[in-house]
Amino acid sequence: MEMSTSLGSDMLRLEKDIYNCVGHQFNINSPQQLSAVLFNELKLKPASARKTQSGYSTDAAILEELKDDHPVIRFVLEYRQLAKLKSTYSDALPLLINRKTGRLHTSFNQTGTTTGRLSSSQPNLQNLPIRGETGSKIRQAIIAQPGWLLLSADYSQIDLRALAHISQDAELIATFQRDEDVHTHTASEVFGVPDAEVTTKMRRAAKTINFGVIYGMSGYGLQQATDLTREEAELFISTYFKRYPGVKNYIDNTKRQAAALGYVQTVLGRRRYIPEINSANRLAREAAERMAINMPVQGTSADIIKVAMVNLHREMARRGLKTMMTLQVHDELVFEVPPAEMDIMKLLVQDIMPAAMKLSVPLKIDVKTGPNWGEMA
DNA sequence: AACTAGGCT
DNA sequence: GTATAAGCCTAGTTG
Repeated sequence: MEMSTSLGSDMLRLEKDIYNCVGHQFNINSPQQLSAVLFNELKLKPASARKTQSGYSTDAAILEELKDDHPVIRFVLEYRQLAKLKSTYSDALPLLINRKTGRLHTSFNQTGTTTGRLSSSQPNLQNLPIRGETGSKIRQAIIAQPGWLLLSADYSQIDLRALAHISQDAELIATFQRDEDVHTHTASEVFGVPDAEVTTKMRRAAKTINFGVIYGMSGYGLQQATDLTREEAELFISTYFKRYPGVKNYIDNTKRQAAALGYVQTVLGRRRYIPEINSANRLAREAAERMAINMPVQGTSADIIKVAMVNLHREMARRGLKTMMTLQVHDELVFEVPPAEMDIMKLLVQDIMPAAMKLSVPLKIDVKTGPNWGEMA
């Protein structure tokens, strides 16, 4: 395809640049060979030194730290990005187009995850690129059948709303009841300034911690993910928990309950057993604790969208609509819609998705339409 | 088959 | 002293 060839020529250019920088050819796709080139030949020293079982890691986080130390680094980062998009999407997807239908069909696996999410395979259509110019181009290849349109409806901040409900944290609940920007408000709470004075940097840090909380992030993790120092990161987290004591309680109570019962569960009672929660091995136990913290949140979001899918399908059938529910991406549903049904489908998703579950905070969706998955408005 | 890396929510 | 952010799927390399 066109895109593959343009990706291919960009990669060839980068390949030459990389060999020129280094002085010889090698397999850039081999982490082992790349590691030898960067750390043995060029003597580069990553700030956070080692990693991986077999040697020095060359993953993107490490290369980012080395960006200014040697010109080859930027070429490698760009090469890696294009290589991923080409091999996983641009080259692979066309081969999976069904001969009879002329279309791409994924498998949605209903029992493959520990939290209750769906997964998607052959191809995975839940991880199509969305960032960057090339990423967007790939998504634009996902189109509705001739004459039809795509409609996408995604839940706004569903995990944080689930967390607000589960934890019953007063501040988090109030934020969503007032329909405020949750990251901006967290920044305001943690930095002690009015919402209107929150800067882009402050909001970005708050966004990282809002997601980090759901995953049981540590001070170290926050430091790695931001440009904060270790001390700033620790202070940031402890301040967050002072402002959101309900969230802190949720984390402590969930760990305790998981240890006592051996499992955690979602709002609808979906369980995940976590035997490692009482492991004598601290690393294994702490990993188990993070799973315990995350599962009720991620799993409740999965419960919500599954209820919405059933309710929507039932209503679409009752009305005899031709619209097809085509994709689910954890907090998003994508429909293929005949133009004549677009107005009613917008009303239906707006009616049914937010009502899927009654929580302590409102559920909200954003709706977009367009000719393909990359250009929706 | 294991490992590394990286795409998404 | 060591590791440190949840859940997935796929591709390329290595042995």
